[in-house]
Formats: sequence, C-alpha cells, structure tokens
Amino acid sequence: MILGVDEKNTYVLNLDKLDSELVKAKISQIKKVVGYDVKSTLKIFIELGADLPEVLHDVMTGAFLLNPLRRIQSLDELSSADLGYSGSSLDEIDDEGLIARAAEVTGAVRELYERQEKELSKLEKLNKVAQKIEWPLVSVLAKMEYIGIKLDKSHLERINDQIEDKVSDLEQEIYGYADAEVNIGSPQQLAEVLYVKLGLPTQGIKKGKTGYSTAASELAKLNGLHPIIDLISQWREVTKLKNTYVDTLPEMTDENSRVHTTYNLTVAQTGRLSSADPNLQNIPVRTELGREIRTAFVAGQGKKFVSADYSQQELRLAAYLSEDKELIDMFNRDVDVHVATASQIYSREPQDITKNMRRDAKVVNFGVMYGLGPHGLAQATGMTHEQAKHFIEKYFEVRPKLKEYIEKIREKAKRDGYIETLLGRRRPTPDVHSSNFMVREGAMRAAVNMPFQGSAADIMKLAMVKVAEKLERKDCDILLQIHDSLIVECSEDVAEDIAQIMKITMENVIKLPIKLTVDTTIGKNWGEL
DNA sequence: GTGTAATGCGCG
DNA sequence: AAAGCGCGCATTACAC
Repeated sequence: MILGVDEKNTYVLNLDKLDSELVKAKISQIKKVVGYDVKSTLKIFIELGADLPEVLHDVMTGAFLLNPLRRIQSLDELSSADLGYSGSSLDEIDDEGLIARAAEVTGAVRELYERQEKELSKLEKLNKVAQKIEWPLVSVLAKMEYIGIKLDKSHLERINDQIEDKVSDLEQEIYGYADAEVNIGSPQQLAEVLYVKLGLPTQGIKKGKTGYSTAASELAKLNGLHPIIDLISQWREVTKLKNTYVDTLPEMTDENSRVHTTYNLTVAQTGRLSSADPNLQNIPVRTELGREIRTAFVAGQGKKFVSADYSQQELRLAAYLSEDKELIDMFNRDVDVHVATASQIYSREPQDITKNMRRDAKVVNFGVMYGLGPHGLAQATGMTHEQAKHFIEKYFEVRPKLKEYIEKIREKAKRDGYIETLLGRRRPTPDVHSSNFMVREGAMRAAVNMPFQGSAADIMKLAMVKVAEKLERKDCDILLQIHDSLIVECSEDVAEDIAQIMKITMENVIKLPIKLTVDTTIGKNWGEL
C-alpha cells in the first residue's frame, strides 16, 4: 500500500492487499486522488468503509482519451513510452518491492498526470469529457462493481436440468442423421458431415480459411433441405447459453450470491463501456430460454429493480446530428419512425404499411448508421441484391440530410484523421487511407458509426453521473449499465419515485432540439424488466 | 500445459 | 470481388 502525497494531491497506486491500521487511518484523510486504474483502488477504499475521495485524474483512462488506439495501457508501457523510463517492471512488483520503489511508481504517475493534463488542456472539449464525465464516472462505476447483482442459483440449476435433457435428445437425433458421433461443436467436423457425407449444396455458402462455413446465417440457407439443420441450430442455441451463462455465472458469485462485473473504460474505441468477468452486457434476451436466464438475476429482500432505457437513442442522435428536420420532428411528435420511413419509401399512407414493410425500413434506419450496403440489406431482409440497392437509394432520397452528413464524416476522417462525438471524444481513423479496400472501407464505416454510437455513450455516461448524484442517500444503487439502459436496485416502496427521477434526469442530461425519451420498468427480477 | 487463431454467437 | 458498428467469451485446432 503506497501513498504519495504532496501539497496539492495524493497519488495512489493500484493495490490489492491492505492490513495496516495506519494505512486505513491515512486513507480516510484522502480527499482528492490521482492514480493509475483508480477504480480498482476505490473499490478497496469502499471495502474499508472509507468515504470516497474525488477523482482528479486517472492516467490509464487519460492515456486512452488522448489516444484510444494504443492497446497496452499498463503503467509500465505508459512509463516507458511516454516518459522514457527503462527500468524493470513497475506494475508487477510484489508488496516489498512496491514499498522499496514507491517513490519511483508515484513519480511515474505524477509525471504522466502532469503531461496528460497539459495535453488535455490543449483540447478543450476532450478535457471537458475528462473532467465532467470520465473522472466522476470512475467513482460511480467503482460502487456499481462493488455492490454487484444477486443471482438466484437454484433457478439456474432448474434451467440447467431442462437444458441437459434437451441437449442429449438433440445429440442422439443428430448422431442418427449423421450416422456417427461427430463433435457438433467442431465446425470442421460438422462441415464434413453436412457438405460431404450428407452432400448438402455448398452453393452460396460462405467459405473461410478452413473450408465452408457452418455459421447460423449459412445454416439458415440449408433449412428445409435436411432435418439435421434445424437440430444443429437448436443444439447451438442451447449449448451456447449453457456454456456461457448457466454453467459459469453461478461459479462467479460471492458469499451473498452476488456477481461483480468489471467495467472497462479503456477498451471500446467509441467510448462505450465494456463489461467483463463476467460480461453482464450480453445476458440473453432474444429467445425464450434466454429470457429465462435473465429471470435468475433478482432484486434482494424487500427490494425491486428499476430499469430506465433510452428509446432509439442513436437514431435520435442521427436525426439531430444530420439536422434532418423531418426526422427530428417525427421523434418529437412520438410517431413510429420505422412506419413513417416505410411510408415515405413506398409512397403509401402510414395505415397501409405492413409489418414486413416496417421491418425492412427498420433494418435500413439502423443499418445506415453502420454503413449497411445492398449486400448486407439483402442478407438481412431476404430482398434480392437489386431490390436492396434500390431500397437504399430510395432511403437516401427521403433522407438527403443524412446522406450529406455521412459524406461529411467520411471526408473529415480522411482530412483530419479523426472523428469526434457530440461532446468531443475522439477516435483516430488512420485506416481510411489504407491501400486495402476492405480495411479502408471498414475504417470508413467505423468512422461513420462513431458520432452515433460515441455520442450516445457520452450522454449515457453523463446521465450515470447525474443519476448517481440524485440517488445519493436514497437507499438505491445503480447496478448495471447496458449501453442505453440502466438498472438500479432500490427498496420496494420508493421504486415508482426512483423510476420518475431516473426518467427526468436521463431525458434532461443534455439540452438538444430533439427529445431523448426514456422508458422505465419495475420488477422483482431482470426478466420482468 | 500455455498461447493464439479461427469460428461462432450472446448483447446493444 | 469484396461490402454492418461496438464489445466478451466459449470451444476447437494446433503450435510451442
């Protein structure tokens, strides 16, 4: 445990062991903190029951803000790359070594801090992102991670029993058709069975480095040609959920049956959070069995979950950023934008728009933000390539401002070498100059996506800071962030109240000419949300 | 045994 | 000819 103190700030290192009373006393006096991976340190402070200090700066996150392309963000890497340090490892030394070299380590942090502050002060908006969003968010995330979310293990056990029966049934049937006990989990062996042994057509099937693909999208093309296809798809769905969630989550709980994720601030190039160990941002929801897994996440005794979701946040931001008055107006009048879009593309009255027409319009509405082309649209909707091409053309006729905006982003990426979000977070775009078509176009699509996904991420992060402030002393904890959604746990009697606070806070976190609608739900488990 | 690439798929 | 963004993780296959 090392503290480096000067007249202005206290520099704290990443630690995992604490035993000295002296140290605990010292911690309680810390009011402001600078460090490397401060979030990890704050979790130890919480464990000790200390009040959290204000986060002034984090050199790991700072390095990422200034250059998100740099992969290695260890204190070692930063010290040698940015400060020219060449000594032995700073971040993998044991307790004794740490004490011996405390000055060295705090010195590196201090110097990185000073350099990064200088760099940030030259970039006004990025600096504001750091000061107003990232630094306050560090404490919010530390608390979320520390509190965790409760898992009903017996519920998962019951699900597991059902799954195991189903898996063995499916396997027996599949072995029957394959006339061998193939490893269904091996794409190689499976391809051999499907495309050689059973002689299924390989026309139109994607080919990878090792042979013909057996991915779900390719199997879909074979559906109806052989009963084994559907069985394999079912086997995949069930074993995926079993291996990834049902088997592993119960092993990651603490003594109170709670699981604690880690939110990473320095991974996603757009500024989103990522969640790992376990990843709680990809808990299933799209299938019946998947939703069953969600119900295993439960609120504690006398508590409820409240969820608050931004409704179509990225599409609203697209409307605002491209200054498409029509689209902005649609959102502000609460009309169904997918129906409205279909109505414009097909030149039909909204009441004459079928489910399928709406579905196709929805795919394009979201797809354009990712650079979806005719190929992808055809894939997603079942249109022919020609129809898809025409559909996209019609779309941009109806949304000329969006087309213009996308073109502007592509040009900016080439000209300036970076794209920024609404609040000024930057993503470098070096690959838009690549001589490789695939690499170049991929970089262009990522660039186009940045303002939408990244601005949404900024707004949600800011909202988390504000919501955390409002919920202080309210017997209510933020547990999860799933990109456009927050889940809190609070006592039953205040749930309605909390829902309202979250809605108002999140909708008004930033003043824009477009309404950012937030929907809330209350439930005893995640499946009810 | 450990590391890595490839494949596949869960979520927003 | 290619041609959907952002993640994390399980498994297989294979090199070391």
